Parts: sequence; structure tokens; C-alpha cells
Amino acid sequence: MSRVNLTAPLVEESDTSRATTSLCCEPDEAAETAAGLSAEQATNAAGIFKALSDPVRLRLYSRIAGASEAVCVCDIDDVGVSQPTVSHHLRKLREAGLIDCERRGTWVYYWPVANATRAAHLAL
Amino acid sequence: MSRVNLTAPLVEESDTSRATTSLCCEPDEAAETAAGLSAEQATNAAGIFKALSDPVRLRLYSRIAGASEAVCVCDIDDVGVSQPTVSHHLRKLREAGLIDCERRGTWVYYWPVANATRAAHLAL
DNA sequence: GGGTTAGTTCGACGTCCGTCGATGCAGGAG
DNA sequence: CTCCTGCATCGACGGACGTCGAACTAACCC
Repeated sequence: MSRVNLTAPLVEESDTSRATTSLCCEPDEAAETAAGLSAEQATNAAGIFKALSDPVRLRLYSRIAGASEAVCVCDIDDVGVSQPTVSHHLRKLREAGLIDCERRGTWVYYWPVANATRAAHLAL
Repeated sequence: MSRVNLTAPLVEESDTSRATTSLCCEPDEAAETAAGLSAEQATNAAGIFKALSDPVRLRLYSRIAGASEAVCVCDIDDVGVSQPTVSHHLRKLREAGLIDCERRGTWVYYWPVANATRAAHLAL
């Protein structure tokens, strides 16, 4: 663990410790911390991150997004979970707007939606 | 909803439907679909995405990552949830390796960890 | 028609997650 | 020392999530 031990003794120095007698939350620091995302932007981007926050789902997406053409489900269902589970994850990715699909005869093909990860890139 | 209705009539054409009589999962399509992430890569990147998959947490991170200097907790705790919840989310971000912190007198300051989102960028 | 194969949907289970109030703990002020 | 403030931790609650087997549907073939 490289986490800071918050109960440990702690820093001793010097120039910054002078500030401990003044206020921390100054009223016009806005220029530094106001940036951030709006509540709406955060919700949108978080939705994309959530869709990619499962290892299985992320592997499925990376296979779909990395292929040069639409991919058949049966080509990417070797990710260690049952077939209904794969279907469930693909649905989540669809609902997040990251991929789309189409039935071609017996099989269903998936492909990535262009620019679907833009909001996520802005947050990173 | 722009989702494909999988129970709908379905496409009628033509050149691609010829392929329905052949196999879908061809043995040497590897070059197209093998790409994807390894199970380990996916787990790592998914951990980062998971840390950013909550709107509140994403806003906290964007404020910390967007600031030019370390940020005091009290400068970013106006996100609409209680103080223990903010602390909980900051801990999650720390455990994901996205931020780090340090105590300075009465207050605790947070800053982003450099290159912590690299694995996530690779997956996007 | 019946049978088979590909894939989604349903229902249930256990686990994880976000939220809160209450509590604990460190540091500064008097 | 005692009070007060800033923040982390604890314990509990409700809801969401990942997983599976079973059931269902669409398409193809005989």
C-alpha cells in the first residue's frame, strides 16, 4: 500500500505550514477549483465509465471496437462467462450507446458507435 | 431509443445474406478479433473505469485533476452529498491509484497521480 | 410440419455499492 | 487542560449489479 497514513505523525515543514493559521476555503479561489465537470457532464461521462467498469464488458467492447468490421457474438463469447451473461453485458454496452447491433440471418453482429466515448475522453 | 429491435422483421438484403449458409465463427479470423485486451489488462483498466463510474466521484476527480495545485477537501465538498460520503469517494479514488493525499495541519490536500489513467486511455 | 442452432429474456441468488448519522481522532485555539 | 473544527471510519440500510439455469424467440434445414 502506498497510501498516506492519515494517522501518522506528518510533515514538519515550513513555508506551507504558515498557511495553517489562515482560512483554507478562500472565497475567490474559484479560478483554480471551479473547473471540474458540471453535474450533467459528470452523469453522462460516468455512464460510459460504468459501462466499461466490468472486466468482462471491457474485453467485449475492446474486441468489438478493435475489429475492422462488425463482429458476430459467437466470435467474442469466449470470455469465461456463460452465454446469457455475455448477452447481458452486450445489452449494457448497447444501452450505454457504445455499440450497436443488427441481425443477419441466424447471427447477430455488433459494431462500435462512432464518437461514443467522447464524453469519457473529456473527463480523462 | 435507437436500439435495434431484435424481434422486428429484419433486413432483407442480399449480398451479406449469402453468408448465412456458411459458418460464422471461422477458425482463422484471428487477425480481426483476437486483438482485444487480455484478462489482466481488462481488470486493471476496468478498475480505473469503476473508480470513475460514479457522478459524484467523477466530479471530485475532475476538480482535483483540473486544479493547478493540491486541493483541500473543503474546497471540493460541495457536490451535494454528506461529508462522510465525500470522504468515502475520495478513499475509493485513492485505492484506485488515481489520487494521493497529505495532511497539512488541520486540513488534508489531494492531488492527481501522474499517468494513473494510462491503462484507461489504452482501452478507449 | 418437426428439429436444430444462435441468441435474447426471465427469475432468482448472493454480493457489492452509495448513502447517511454517529462516532473517533488529530490538530489548533483558548 | 478543555473546547472546537476538519476529516476519516464505523455500522446499517436500500438498491443496484454480475452471474447462472431455464425458458423463449428467430432463423435455417430437412
